[in-house]
Amino acid sequence: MDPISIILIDDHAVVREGYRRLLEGDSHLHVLAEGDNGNEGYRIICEYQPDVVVMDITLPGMSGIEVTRRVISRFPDQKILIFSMHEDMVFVNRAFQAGAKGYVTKSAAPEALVDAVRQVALGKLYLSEEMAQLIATQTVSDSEKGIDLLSSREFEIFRLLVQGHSINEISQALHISYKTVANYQSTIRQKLGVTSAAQIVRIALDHGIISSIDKPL
Amino acid sequence: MDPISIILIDDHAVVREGYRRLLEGDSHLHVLAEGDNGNEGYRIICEYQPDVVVMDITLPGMSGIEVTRRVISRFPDQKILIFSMHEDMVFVNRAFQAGAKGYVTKSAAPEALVDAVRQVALGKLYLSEEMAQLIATQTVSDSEKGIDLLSSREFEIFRLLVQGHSINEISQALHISYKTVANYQSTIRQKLGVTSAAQIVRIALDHGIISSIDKPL
DNA sequence: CTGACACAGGGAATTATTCCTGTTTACTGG
DNA sequence: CCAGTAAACAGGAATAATTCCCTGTGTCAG
Repeated sequence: MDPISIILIDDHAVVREGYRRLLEGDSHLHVLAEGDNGNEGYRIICEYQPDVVVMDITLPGMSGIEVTRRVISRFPDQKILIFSMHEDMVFVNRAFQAGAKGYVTKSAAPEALVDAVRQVALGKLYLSEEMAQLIATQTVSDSEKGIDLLSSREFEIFRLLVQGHSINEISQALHISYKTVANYQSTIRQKLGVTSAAQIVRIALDHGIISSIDKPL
Repeated sequence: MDPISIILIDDHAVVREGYRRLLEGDSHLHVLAEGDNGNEGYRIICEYQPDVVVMDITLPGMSGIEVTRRVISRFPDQKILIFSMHEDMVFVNRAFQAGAKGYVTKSAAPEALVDAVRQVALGKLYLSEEMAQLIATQTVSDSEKGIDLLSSREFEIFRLLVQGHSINEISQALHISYKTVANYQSTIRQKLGVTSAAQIVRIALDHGIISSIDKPL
């Protein structure tokens, strides 16, 4: 049996190295290449077209979900496994909508990642245990209005905004006009029904889109 | 030479497994035990008293910094290496204040972690390259002491702002002119050294000024 | 008494945001 | 196949927000 070829996309080199070792502990899995940002990720995925892509969501430049969307539109059969720390339904939904074939959280058991890669390589869908349970309990997503109204591009810009990035930074990172980002911000605010920037951040917080971290003062 | 004993504390099992493999690629390093939350971490550190602890900041329960503080107060010589994704001076400062002996970001080169563990085991301090550069450029200040610069009136308005109130609402609530509030906002941003409204909220979060309505997990 | 500083706000220049318009591309139902 | 719809992108113009600079007031320490 041929080994399964894999590309790893994660912005943290140490983490990537860890995954590589974990995955290559299984001799059927072989990591072809790695990328540390969205744009490079897109490039190398198209270049290598591996059996499976293992990709984080939070990346410099394009988000993992955006990369997924673009790759799938070019290579609909490319298997992409999203491997994220976000245990929020919003992200799971977006990942699958973008065309991902699997979603594993970083808090899953180590074997789950290996297992997920194999399942996905076989053409199956994979959803980690925790996420499957979430779906069962959350049902029709408690997020109701707001966030679900955002298109994927709007959501991506939303995330960058609440992380504290300026419109200029975002326009440069995404290679689009300042005006476009400004207009997106405008419609995002409308869709979320907020007036101030602070309120947007609150919404992001409530959905775990930004980490509130610890605050021992 | 005896191997260096290590305890790993990180809430993501897969990530932990990756680190373990990465560290144990060096035969002098041996991972004694792992923990996935602050309280358990504290317990096993006290129980094993390893040569080095490698710990994330973001943990369920006690934060890695809080664990560090407690462990150091009981075992002042315990070597703790903070391994975080946060490239923010605030966290570096807090880590060292709590008694950590090293700080490595997850975006550092994989070898840096191994190197850091060795350095720390030898009783040295370790600060990753990126963080050292940050110190050189942005010094300490920033949000840490930024809030102390605010006068009491400024702080009051700051709180209302980060709670999502508009300038108009605030001016009405405080019976002062819109212009005055706008001017206050301006000086607050200057004193905190931020450009976007979202960044102000982050600072408020870091200081526990607003609570992040615990995200469901 | 005087300098320092928190507090309050006006005016003008500058930016940001909104609303509107338009192009392009991609997908959908008849 | 083709109209209809939706998303991404971006420019212009009007409007709102923000900044910078300045003028006061009151208070308190030296």
